[in-house]
Amino acid sequence: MDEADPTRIHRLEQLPSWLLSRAALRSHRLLSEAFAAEGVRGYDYRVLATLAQHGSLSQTELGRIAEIDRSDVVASVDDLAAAQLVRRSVDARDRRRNSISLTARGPRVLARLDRVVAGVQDELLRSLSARQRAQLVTLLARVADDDAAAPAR
Amino acid sequence: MDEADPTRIHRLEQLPSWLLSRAALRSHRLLSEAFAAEGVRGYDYRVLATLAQHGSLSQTELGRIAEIDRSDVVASVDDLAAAQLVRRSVDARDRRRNSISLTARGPRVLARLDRVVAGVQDELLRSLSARQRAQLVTLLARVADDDAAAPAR
DNA sequence: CCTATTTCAGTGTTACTGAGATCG
DNA sequence: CCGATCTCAGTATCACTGAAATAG
Repeated sequence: MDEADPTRIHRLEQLPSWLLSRAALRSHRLLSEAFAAEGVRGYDYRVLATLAQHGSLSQTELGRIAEIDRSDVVASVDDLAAAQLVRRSVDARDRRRNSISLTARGPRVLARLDRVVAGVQDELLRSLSARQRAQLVTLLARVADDDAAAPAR
Repeated sequence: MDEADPTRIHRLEQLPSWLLSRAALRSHRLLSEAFAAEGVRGYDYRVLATLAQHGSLSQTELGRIAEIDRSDVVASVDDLAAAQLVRRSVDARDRRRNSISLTARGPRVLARLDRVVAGVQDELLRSLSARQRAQLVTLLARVADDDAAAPAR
């Protein structure tokens, strides 16, 4: 199979970091196309999901929980506020802070995006069985969370 | 575990596309730090590996095989030529084309980068057993290659 | 005075697009 | 004149940095 396919780079073919990057690229493409069709971007979904789970948050809290940089939170909240999916108001108890909360439209759009996201997972993993999908999730979670878990030797 | 950790976003926690993106981000960080210490970037390794396997190539062929955009091939070959790892010469049989080939230093640096890359894989997958690593590679290859394989239904 | 929060401007990487120049 | 190749300039996303402005 190696000799038969000169378009494969042998050194990369089975390299975990390479496969991870290509799989993530495909995932990112599917997801951002699907999000673009709904008029949102990746950060926006994460912000809406975080607010749905936690209620009103300051932008700093939003960034910490959703793992989005403070600068990118500003831009996403700008977009979502312009689309009237979130509200940005000054926190009365600490006027340095903005209090970000969902509007009535927020949860409705989030529910629609949840379905879009679920559809992308199906497309992404269509060649894997349910058992394989579960396996992949378990293994990826270990790899992704290793940062936080053990700080190396 | 869900209620105990309010920093997790329930909607994303087990989402394959999310785990994929976080695992790939960690992988990318480890790899580009290691490459930076060697004075190269991700594209450079792919270009060197492709030339080592295929011998002299035009930039168009290089881009097709290494899955790098024509524009980014230009920049990478610029860098590698400046570092004297590759040679860029006009193809005598078709003077529209550049013929890119490894210099004597090329393979030596590539061998060093191979060891760097192997070290990154170990660090990336350190919490997985050999069997789990093999499983992950198999599953990721299916997901990554699904594009090329079947063009959807 | 110092710190926290938000905001703005900008960097660097990856992936990509459009257009021009050269050559066949 | 068309098409292939290479090059340049620029766009977009994501992740991130530094610094200013405001508030406690």
